[in-house]
Amino acid sequence: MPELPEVETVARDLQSLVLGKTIQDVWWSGKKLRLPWQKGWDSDLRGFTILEVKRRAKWLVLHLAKKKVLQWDIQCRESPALVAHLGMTGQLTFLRRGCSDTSGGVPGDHVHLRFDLIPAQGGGVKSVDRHPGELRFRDIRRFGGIHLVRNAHELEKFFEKHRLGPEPWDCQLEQWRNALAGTNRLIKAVLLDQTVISGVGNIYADESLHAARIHPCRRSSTLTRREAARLLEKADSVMRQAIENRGSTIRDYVGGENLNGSHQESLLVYGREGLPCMSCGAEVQRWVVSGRSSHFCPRCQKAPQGASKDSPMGGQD
DNA sequence: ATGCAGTCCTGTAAGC
DNA sequence: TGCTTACAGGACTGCA
Repeated sequence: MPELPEVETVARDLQSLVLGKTIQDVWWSGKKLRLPWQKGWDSDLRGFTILEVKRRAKWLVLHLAKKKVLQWDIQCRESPALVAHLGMTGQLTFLRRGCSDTSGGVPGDHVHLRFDLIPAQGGGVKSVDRHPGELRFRDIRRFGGIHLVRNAHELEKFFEKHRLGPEPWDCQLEQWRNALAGTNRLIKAVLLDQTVISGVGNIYADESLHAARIHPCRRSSTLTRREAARLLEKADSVMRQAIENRGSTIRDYVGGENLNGSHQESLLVYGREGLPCMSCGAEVQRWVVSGRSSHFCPRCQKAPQGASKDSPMGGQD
């Protein structure tokens, strides 16, 4: 499931693969996506060049521009952008023309968008890879999608609507502590709340809590100042490590080069129910907390009073 | 304010 | 072997 480290890997891969390439044609499967593609966008995009690939939380942003007489209008606030979310099974990859489909299963299965790309003619835009090919969006469960924004203003509005909180490394400690102190929600729910801290999904929430030795069922407001600081610090380091390992491939995730990540081999609790904790050897448990499966070590992460597998909330405090 | 169930979606695995 | 069912969960909606 693509979380921040996976999306960052895709962004970095695409940065070297599609930068400076021009959209020659767009194909859409016609299937409904969570983030709906609209008829007409296909033709609108022809002739635009990809100038930059960025990431914000779990979102990818491809900045586009057209060549003007003398210069690229990258500074122009009228430049459009493609905003992509990978949902749970989304893949955004570049496939060189003539190379075979390695996405598995039936070739081209679950592909919803294809952008035919050709290297830019002449200079003006840095370009690393000179091969023509296609940027392809594949999504088995269709929880993701790609959206077109017409200009910088629309892009700002798009993200304002989602009210994304800071990423772990941009999160100010005092702001984080205040956010936790000000709510009685379960800490697991707060970690998954993209408006409080962005980029964390189920896998890295569990890993961060384990690293910080905090039980997912703890009430946010009961965390000590030291625990709150430790959790933020661990969320930061867990995510950085995952980025170094190009993300976790549990099932469907691949980077922009269509390669698997390797961080799944470094996970300490996620997906390890019944196996020994890598830190202390106690058996890793799995409870459903805030509607999400949550893995933790019962010895390293002490459960709050009254919390149990059948009643994670622990009744009233 | 908060939890929670339901919604979308399909491949996989377990159970019968 | 073939069927049904549960499950995975990011983001969102509606309801209690």
